Parts: sequence; structure tokens; C-alpha cells
Amino acid sequence: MSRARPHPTDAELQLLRVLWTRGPSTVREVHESLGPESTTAYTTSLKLLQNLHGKGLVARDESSRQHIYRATGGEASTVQGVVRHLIDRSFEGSAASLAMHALGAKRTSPEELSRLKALIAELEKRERRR
Amino acid sequence: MSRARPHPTDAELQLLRVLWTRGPSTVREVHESLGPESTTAYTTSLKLLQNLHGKGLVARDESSRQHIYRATGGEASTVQGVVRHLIDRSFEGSAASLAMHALGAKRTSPEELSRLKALIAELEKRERRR
DNA sequence: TTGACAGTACGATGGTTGTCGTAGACATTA
DNA sequence: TAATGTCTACGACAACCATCGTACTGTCAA
Repeated sequence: MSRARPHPTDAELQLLRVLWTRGPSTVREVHESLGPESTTAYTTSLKLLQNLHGKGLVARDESSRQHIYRATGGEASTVQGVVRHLIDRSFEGSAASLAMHALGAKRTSPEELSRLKALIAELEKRERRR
Repeated sequence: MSRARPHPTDAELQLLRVLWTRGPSTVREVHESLGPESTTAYTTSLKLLQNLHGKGLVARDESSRQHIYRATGGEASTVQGVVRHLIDRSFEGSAASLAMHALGAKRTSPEELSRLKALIAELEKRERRR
């Protein structure tokens, strides 16, 4: 039985995010995509990527000297795993509760609100079709 | 730089939740409100409550032998702190992104969807008034 | 060939977390 | 008073995480 994939930690998620947007990348590319607010050392990024590799959340191509990492899971499913865990653990299983707290926590642009409404409409349609 | 009020961890948040719904309670009351799926020892709950006390997230009345704990912050502000941190750290600052991932992660009842819609409408009204 | 450089591997460290065992203080009752 | 049970305090523990320093390996130009 192959173990379920473990969840990435916060720091790991940031690196995964780079891989999702950039596609397969070397350690250096990932590290330098982290933006100037990240002051951590190169070897920290390297180690985290290696940890992710150990967890099976990224694969790597070792054929060239510079290993090339890519995320094995899509963003949607990976993030949903993290979020689902959070919901169960801290929001009594209610996704809507988390969503509402999120909207209360930070100002959200009208455009994003529209997209959210569209998603809700979609979910309602699906619900009605049950 | 010590933060004024640190965030509770997952396990601590579960205890806080009990205090928010039950009101001020003894350790035993909190521990037994945890439900049967929690198999941890009494002293674990005690220690976590003491940690929360150390963090300033709960206060306690020591006048009687059984100390009585109560949450110092309201649920809304405390949870928002946690969620805001999560949004900044893992969702590129977008509350809507977290909200959408949350709704994608778990099925949500029509009733909850309605409440969510109401909140969005409220936010939009506020936005228009800017 | 050798020096400088760029890469990976790996161990060490310090912090946090969740968990529990045990010791000691206190109350209640026989 | 003594026995028993309940409570808090506290230390120990393993696991996990982020971080970095250092060692090792390979490449390439002079």
C-alpha cells in the first residue's frame, strides 16, 4: 500500500508555488524566484526541495548536473489537501466557515468577489442536480 | 521582536474553540468536550491550556482549586489572525484564493452557500460605498 | 594541470509542538 | 489521622521544521 502523499509545510508550499508557475526548474531558478523579501540561503531552498522530493511531492531529473525539479501533483489537488486538513482540524469541518473567515481577514477586490460568486453559483447548480 | 499576541497552533485552536462555545471552563470540562475522537491524555489538554495562558490567549481564575480558563480574545479576531497569516504565507495575499480552495476542498451545504452569498453581498455593498 | 567556481549531499542546530509520566498539593471521607 | 482520589506543575521526550555551514564532486577556462 503506497502511503498517501504527506502535506507540504508552509515553506515547502512556497517553493511548490514557484514550480507550478515556472514549470520545471533548477534549484537556483527556484531560489531566485523567491523574491527579495526572502533572505534565506541557497542551501535552504535546496534542502527544502530535497525534502519535497523525499515526500514525493516533486520529482527531479538528475540526468544533467543541475537537477531539474518539477511538482508531481497539480496545484489544485495539493492545496486542497492542505486546506481540507485545516478545515477538519480547525474549522469543525465547515469549508464555508473557513471561507467566511478568509473574506473577513483581508480586503478583497470586487473582481475577486465576482469570481467567487461565479464559483458559488456553479456549486449551487451542481447541488441542485443531486 | 516579540509579537503582542502569538497565533495559536492547530491543537490550541481546538481548545480555544471549546472555550468560545462553552464559556469559561475547567480543564476537565474542556478536555471532555473534545469528543471521543480525541484520545489524548488529560495532562495534554492541561499543558496546552497552560501554553495558551503563557501566550496570553487565555486567562485563568485561580481562586478556586480548579482553575477556570476563559479565552481572552474573541473567536473572530483570533481566527482572523491565523487565517491572515495563512493567506499571506501560502496564498499570495489573496483571501478569495483561499476561500475558493476551501470551497473546492469540501462539499458545502446549500444553506452554508447562502450564508456565504449574503456575506459577499455585504462586502460588495461596503465596497461600493468606498 | 590546476585553480576558481557552481552544484549537490549531509549533518548540526535551535526552535516549536504535541504528548505524556510523575511528583506534589489539596480535599473529602472513613 | 489516614487513605484515596483529583488537581496543577513541571520536566522529558520524540518528531518536525527551517536554516545554515561545510564537505564533497564535477566543470571549465587559463
